[in-house]
Amino acid sequence: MNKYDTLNEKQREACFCTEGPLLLLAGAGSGKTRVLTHRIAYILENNLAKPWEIMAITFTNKASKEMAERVESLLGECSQVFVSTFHSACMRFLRRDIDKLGFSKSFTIYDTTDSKKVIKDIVKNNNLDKQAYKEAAVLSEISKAKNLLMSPDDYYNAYASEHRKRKIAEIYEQYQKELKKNNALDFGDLLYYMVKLFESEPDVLAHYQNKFKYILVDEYQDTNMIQFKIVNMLAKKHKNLCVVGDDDQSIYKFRGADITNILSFEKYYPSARVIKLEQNYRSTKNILDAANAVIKGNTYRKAKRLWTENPVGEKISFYNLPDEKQEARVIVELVGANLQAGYKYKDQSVLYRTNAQSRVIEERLFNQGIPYKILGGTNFYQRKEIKDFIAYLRLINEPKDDVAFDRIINYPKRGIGASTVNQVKDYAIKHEMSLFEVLEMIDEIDEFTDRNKKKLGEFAELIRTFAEEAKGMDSLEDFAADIVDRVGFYDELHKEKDKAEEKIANVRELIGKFKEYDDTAEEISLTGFLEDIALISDVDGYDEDADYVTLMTLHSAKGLEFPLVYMPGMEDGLFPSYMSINEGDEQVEEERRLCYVGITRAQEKLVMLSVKNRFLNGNTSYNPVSRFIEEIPDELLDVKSAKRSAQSYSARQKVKERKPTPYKSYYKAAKKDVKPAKEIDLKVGDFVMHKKYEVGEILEIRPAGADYELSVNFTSVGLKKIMANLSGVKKIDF
DNA sequence: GACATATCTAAAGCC
DNA sequence: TAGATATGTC
Repeated sequence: MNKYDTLNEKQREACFCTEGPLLLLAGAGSGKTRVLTHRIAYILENNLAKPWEIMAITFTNKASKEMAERVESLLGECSQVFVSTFHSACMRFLRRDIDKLGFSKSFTIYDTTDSKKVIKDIVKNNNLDKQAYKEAAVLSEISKAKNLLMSPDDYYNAYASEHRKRKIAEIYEQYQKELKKNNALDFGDLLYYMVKLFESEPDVLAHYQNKFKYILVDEYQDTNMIQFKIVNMLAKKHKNLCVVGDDDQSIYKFRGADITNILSFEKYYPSARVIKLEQNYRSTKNILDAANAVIKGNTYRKAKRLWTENPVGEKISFYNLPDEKQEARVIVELVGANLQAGYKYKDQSVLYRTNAQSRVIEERLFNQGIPYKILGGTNFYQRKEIKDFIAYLRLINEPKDDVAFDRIINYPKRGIGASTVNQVKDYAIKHEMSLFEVLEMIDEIDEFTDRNKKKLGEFAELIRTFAEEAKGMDSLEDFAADIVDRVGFYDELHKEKDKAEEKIANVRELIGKFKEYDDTAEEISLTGFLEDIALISDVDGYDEDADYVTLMTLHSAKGLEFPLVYMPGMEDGLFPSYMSINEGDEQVEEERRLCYVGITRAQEKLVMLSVKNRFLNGNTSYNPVSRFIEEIPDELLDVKSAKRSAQSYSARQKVKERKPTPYKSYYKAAKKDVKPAKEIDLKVGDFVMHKKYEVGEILEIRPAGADYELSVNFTSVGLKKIMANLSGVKKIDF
């Protein structure tokens, strides 16, 4: 028996069909990763290609790593297959040849925050209305354009009749100029310039075309036009292109994913073979039936029906609860119950539509002392203190990086205020220089006061010294620790009242990552490290061995599986979201696919929850149960009543049951209607809530000048006075 | 002009 | 809730 005997017939067919274009339609849980890895092994074992002549594109770095490992374990040896994401592959190719496009090879990669900053400055400098040209919206237009391979000119011409789009085209143009000046690329540029480079340098393209004899693309349903183009360019010579995907799992339209890439693969490659993998090995029958029932609601899809030989399993539990706190409570109770039943924490995962939903659940898990990990949200590398520190490394690595410069020129505070910085910026714009270049010659510029010259000169000197040291560096950890010391990073964080300890701990953790890098990297370089972290995705932080409950968005969960899945927030308006409902059927279909992805993550048990009143993002919404729940046949659902689950109340929770009015609502209500405070429904005897845990009873309300003074007896801290007026709560003495 | 504090505003999904 | 902006103080 050889390794291929463990595959089913269809899987084997896909595995051995190595020559020519192949479309592999692989339903959820149908073992496509197994097929891909076996296919690579087969190609290698039969000497059809050398390892480095195979390119496999995955969706996340984590998936790349896994695939490489699995190929290695199949072959029992270290292989050098080129497994990478689109973005990392392009980054690596561009590192080699980007000088041909006028960038230098030490280019920086800007993340969304950096990009927004650049756009914001452009909008400001052009005296445009910042409300009409919000950074996020403009950036999304720009990246859409890039994903369609449209230059600023193309974009301008395509939308010449629309005023707003003409303006955006202008911003786009300046944005590209600014990035080039900073020697920086954003995420979209990695792909965009890749195509540009291939187009303008046929030799470079030919090199890769010759090199990669076999190309595999995973999660093909989520590729966009430009990625399709890159794949086509690379596969043009050998045409051994195998794409794997499931149109029902296409969930990234918002970032340009083009579902037609998969739906019309056969049109582009008329000779393409199509193989469908429809047997699911992951989920129980009930779970799969529910998934099939939901996805049936979509019209634009390839006909297929997943089936399984797995047991029927339990019905899908559905809870409709009063509010998000109850929802969190039920989830956490079930986590505990399932732990008793023999499941581990790591077998259980909470998947939600929006990151904001994680907070309540996190609080509850935290309260109950259950180990958990939240993926995404504020990514570790997005935290302010981390970004600030990384900005030092970025500026040291590439002094032209104006965004990094701007972050740290006065952080930690060194007496260089906003107006001085603006002066530097004005000078830089006038003379077309980078900010750091201005500093390099600050002594010769008369406009600056002696004091500022000194301060700015000192900063420039500091960065120069570090850059000098970076050259001969053999430990990034030591280097970073040195920067922290000399810059006084911890001292600065100590001064910040809010979560100073946590921030310092984060920076220490970062230093720990430098150590890790020192230990694992083949060659230690600043560029190398910055490269590694620039393209990290949320799921890259997921560790399936560690025993904790995992919380993440449905988007992040793609490609993962868990014995137990909880899906909170099954409400129309949240999932599917208002936006998608307003935008029409096509958007709702995308949400439906997202729901399908969620359901099919579950192997054994699936719990779905919705609530009647949800307090989210500062206001309460009353949403009906999600249409996706309605689409699941009754016989598959086990509708649980809220009361039954609410057995184990502690005394403290009973207090909470009396529905304390959050201050926030009070504030809102008072402000919206501008009613006299008396008419606001806060009265003596009501319970109010402060922040997360403090619940208290109002003992007295009395006028105090224009304001009101409330005496509140808090359960934990006792009697406190709270000042309130028409515009809300003024002061809380804790 | 730098820094501290008060006030306002807006909120999806991701490499 | 946080981040940006407006206002106040030295």
